Amino acid sequence: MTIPLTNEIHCGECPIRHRAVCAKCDSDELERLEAIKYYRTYEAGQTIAWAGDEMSFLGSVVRGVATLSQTLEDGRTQMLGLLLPSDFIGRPGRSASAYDVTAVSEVTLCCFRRRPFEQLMAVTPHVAERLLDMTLDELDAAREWMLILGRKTAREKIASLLAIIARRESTLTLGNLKGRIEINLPLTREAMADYLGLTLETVSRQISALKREGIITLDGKRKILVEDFEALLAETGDDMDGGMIA
Amino acid sequence: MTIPLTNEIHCGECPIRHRAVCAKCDSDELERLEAIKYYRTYEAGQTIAWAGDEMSFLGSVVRGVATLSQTLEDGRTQMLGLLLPSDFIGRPGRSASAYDVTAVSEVTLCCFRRRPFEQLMAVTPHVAERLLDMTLDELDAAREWMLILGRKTAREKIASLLAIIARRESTLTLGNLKGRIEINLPLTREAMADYLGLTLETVSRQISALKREGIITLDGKRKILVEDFEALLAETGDDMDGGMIA
DNA sequence: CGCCCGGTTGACTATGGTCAATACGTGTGG
DNA sequence: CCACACGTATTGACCATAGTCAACCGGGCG
Repeated sequence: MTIPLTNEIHCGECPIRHRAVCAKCDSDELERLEAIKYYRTYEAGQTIAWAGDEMSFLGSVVRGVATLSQTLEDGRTQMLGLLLPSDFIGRPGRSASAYDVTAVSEVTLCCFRRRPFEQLMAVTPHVAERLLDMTLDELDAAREWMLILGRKTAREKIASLLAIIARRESTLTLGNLKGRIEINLPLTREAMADYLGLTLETVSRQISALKREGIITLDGKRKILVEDFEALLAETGDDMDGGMIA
Repeated sequence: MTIPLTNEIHCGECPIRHRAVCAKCDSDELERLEAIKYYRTYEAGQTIAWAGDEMSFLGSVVRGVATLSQTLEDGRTQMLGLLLPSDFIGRPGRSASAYDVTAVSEVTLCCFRRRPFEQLMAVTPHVAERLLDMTLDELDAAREWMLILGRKTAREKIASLLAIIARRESTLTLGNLKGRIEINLPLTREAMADYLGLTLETVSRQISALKREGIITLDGKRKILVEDFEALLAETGDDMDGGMIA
């Protein structure tokens, strides 16, 4: 199943040091986190937790991509969130996972056992503060998705997804968001469909349509070139200037 | 516009004392909150904040119902949340409202000016802790809505909305959730449609269908009698037993 | 080589949206 | 008191968007 690793990464050199739940920690606090952390790796496709499962740990994604999703009895599934490096998994104070958590690519987590982490949170306000900020960001993101799911057309949904992924990649890589953009999308058509509340056929058709119209170009199946990012944004249905989130 | 009130409510007698952001405060912390709070009342239909507006305050709903919503340029709007008494408005650390906030009924807010509140939060972990819990609950609720918006049929959406409102009413009034239930729904057909990502016509048709099939009965326009709550739940598409949230 | 997985495309269908007419309740003013 | 307007809700006819079902493509791998 999972492949435990030794703690070969020291927090000081951790790639998500400045973005994860530990971002605001001083060296003292970091030491205490370091003492209770351990790493865990999942293969692509592996389930990290099922909805309703007890989860003995909380943690941060260090590397790779995972998804949060929920499935109706008859198999309809809805993705609820993309977990990228630095995103947090689990809810302090609640041991049952509310959702299915699945590794999309190979994923490495920095895990904290629940009890020690909760105790640590109680005495290190910097962790709780950072977690509040991150949770508020996720809430904004979830609400942005509500608008997409409830009110956007298939084409707008696709354009919005691409724009969101591009934006998240650019904050990770510091690329800029004008003109020509390259998007590495780590999702199958089916995963995109589950994100957008569409079928995979509709996703495929809409991507083909954007391609036909010259708004995007495919490079292989999983890399998308956007000729003009502004043109893509114009397809999202969003207010151009005003308050885009996440 | 707004009708400022004197601070006639003392926190000790506040109806939301044990559920709002101040729930975990000890008497010392409560005193400090008391020192910076003021009340504000909005009439039904009045806008509390527009998306993008600077908001000089944060606060709690004390009385009444408000909505969070977002609107695309062409007028399509999506409700993002219902704000009931004890719910929190605004985001610490960000002065611009991300959403439109509208009073549905007459609403009284317990407001805190932004700066003093943020300073207070930095030194009273109980406020931040409670806010984190509330935010995590809202995040779960938002994700439940994502599933409804993305994957449910019109009929399932209506049934889910009724079930959610019934559940929220029952936690406020301690009614029980079996058999015959009475739901006071404070929303117009259009507001329901904006919640569910439907048109008001579809909402009307689905409600008529549920009525025709004897699952619900209307008493006036705004009161719904559910003959058998289990039968309503069977129409939501949800897993019967497992993990319903919110 | 042939299978499997993921993706694309086509033909047809169904669900929900659009537009429009009608109904109903309430408050206003003649 | 009635007439009227208004906002809200219901219903119908028609239509469009996205879903369903199915065929086919292409690359990677046993």
